[in-house]
Amino acid sequence: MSGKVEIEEAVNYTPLQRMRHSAAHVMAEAVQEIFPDARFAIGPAIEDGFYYDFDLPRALTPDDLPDIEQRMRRIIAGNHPFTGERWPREKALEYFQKKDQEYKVELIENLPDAEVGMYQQSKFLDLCRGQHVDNTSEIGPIKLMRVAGAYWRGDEHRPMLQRIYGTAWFTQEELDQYLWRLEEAQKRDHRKLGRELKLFTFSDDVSAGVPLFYPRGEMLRHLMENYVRDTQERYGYQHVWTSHIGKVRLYKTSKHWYTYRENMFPIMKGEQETSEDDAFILKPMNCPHHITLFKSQMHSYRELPIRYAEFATLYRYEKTGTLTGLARVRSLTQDDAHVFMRPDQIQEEFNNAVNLTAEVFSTYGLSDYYVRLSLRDPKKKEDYVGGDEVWDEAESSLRSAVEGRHITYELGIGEAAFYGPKVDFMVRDALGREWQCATVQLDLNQPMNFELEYIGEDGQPHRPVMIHRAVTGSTERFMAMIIEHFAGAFPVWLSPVQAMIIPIADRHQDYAYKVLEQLKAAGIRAEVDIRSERMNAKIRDAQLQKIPYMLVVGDKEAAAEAVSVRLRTNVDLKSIAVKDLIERVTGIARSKSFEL
RNA sequence: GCCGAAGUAGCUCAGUGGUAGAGCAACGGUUUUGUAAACCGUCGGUCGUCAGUUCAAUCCUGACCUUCGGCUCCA
Repeated sequence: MSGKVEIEEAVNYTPLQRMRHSAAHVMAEAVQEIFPDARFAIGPAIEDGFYYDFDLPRALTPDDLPDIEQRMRRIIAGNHPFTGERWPREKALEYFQKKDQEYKVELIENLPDAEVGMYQQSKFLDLCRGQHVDNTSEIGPIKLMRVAGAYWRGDEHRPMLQRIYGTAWFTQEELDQYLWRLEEAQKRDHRKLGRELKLFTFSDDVSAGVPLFYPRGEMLRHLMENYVRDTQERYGYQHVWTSHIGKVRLYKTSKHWYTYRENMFPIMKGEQETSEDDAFILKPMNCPHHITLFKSQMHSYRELPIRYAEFATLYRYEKTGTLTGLARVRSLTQDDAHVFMRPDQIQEEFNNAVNLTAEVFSTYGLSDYYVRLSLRDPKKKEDYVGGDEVWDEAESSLRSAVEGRHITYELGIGEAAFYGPKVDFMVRDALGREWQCATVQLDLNQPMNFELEYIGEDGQPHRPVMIHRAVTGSTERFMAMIIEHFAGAFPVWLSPVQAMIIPIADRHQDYAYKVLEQLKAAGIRAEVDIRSERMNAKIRDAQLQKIPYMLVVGDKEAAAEAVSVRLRTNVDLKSIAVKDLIERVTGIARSKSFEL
């Protein structure tokens, strides 16, 4: 087997990825033309494009991109072949040391092989494991998208490099289509829709990352929470309430004080509290509180599992740079639950939690998500709390719970928490960013910290195990996803305003209010638009608010006890008797169908 | 937190070293309307905050606040 084949097998790029990766090399050459002293880090193909990380003598601005792009086009048009060869490690090391390319040197130092790949196009020679197009002319239409900071190796303790993101496609049409897709995605950005649909806002005077919900946004959260609440009750959960504050000592017992403190708001210490232990904290999580509830009573093995759920608002001091609309906030409402159980109940409880989550996701019509299953590293068992027996059982239970649902999942060996394996449900937002929503985690550690016990069949105390789980995760983040998923056009059961009654002229207002009363009595969320506007304007506004039903009422409707129904999909249902409409809407809402 | 960009009326945005405009919204009036924007008028901003430079700052400089893009998809 030749060296070249080995390199190619190591990455196995698709033709498109190969082309994009080649574009990254060309971009590096263009940057080198401008900055001869540039130092180069890595430049992989990524989803939708490529990037390259540079260490440059000055900061790039967006204005630099056109210049770099032009140089790239010139290089591409130069018909330069990509040539690869294998160099002995030492030779490559020496070469890059002499050129002061510290990042390349570090990369080589971490490579185990005796030989490394070196690829050249035009005047640019780079360490690379390969897979390029044969010639620069094969690189399709490119566009540089943005500059961004990126830590070397993603480590915040290492130097900050400058990253240029670009995109490349085989044809101009594909590039145009991609750019159009980006624009469309921006239209469903929940931050934009949140303002337009009057759902929520933020204020500098309140705090970054603390959303304020308007009535329509609150209605949406209320409906979402109620749905999860009803569903988890059906799955055997009981709801509890544990307020918003606690003492430092509680978090010392749970150890969060030592491991989680940077995410906690500063403590509140009054004049009476002489010791730090008695100072107050804003609750960043529920587990210590739920554990306290569990521990305050004796428990028999017969009672287990005990499932405590709570819609609690938690406060976490997230770094400012990570705050993003509702997707990452400082005050979040978790649909959190903790299950206290016997070790022999692990499998059943995992199943229960995964089934619950899958049911909720399917009600929302969510299918673009995957599950990450995090297991322990079998080579480092000593890093984890708890014995093999529990871990093996837990891991295989989790795996079969996930596999039984036919969900796409990825395996993260060594990504388990030290206290137990977990599954996370990952969802993408409109702009392609991934967010963790639901999570199910086994915890072998907190029962030890709090010395939890239940009385077994043998009359002796035994240590329970715990599951932490959240279905929608944080209500706020899930709302962000739902807003983007439906582009603000919520199904009837979730729509804050389900119907807008539109009187054609002032003389129809009395009848409009009569209809409103009937709808309200049937539990339909409706409003009357009494503004002195033309019907067309009222329709347009209701349409832009994505209200499912527009009910136009004029002389004909008033005479017939009817409404003229227009759907937000532009469908005109013509005149329908009020009682028939009520039946239709309540039926659709009850079934949580996506129909209108 | 770090790197870059940005912050002008409720929203979308224009603009200048000599203290600012447009459209939509809001408000007042006229209109009483049949399925995506009626017409006329009025109001509205200490140009993110605080300092500094300057005869003069919304514009230049600095700090802070906030927002946006990003911070391993590893040669």
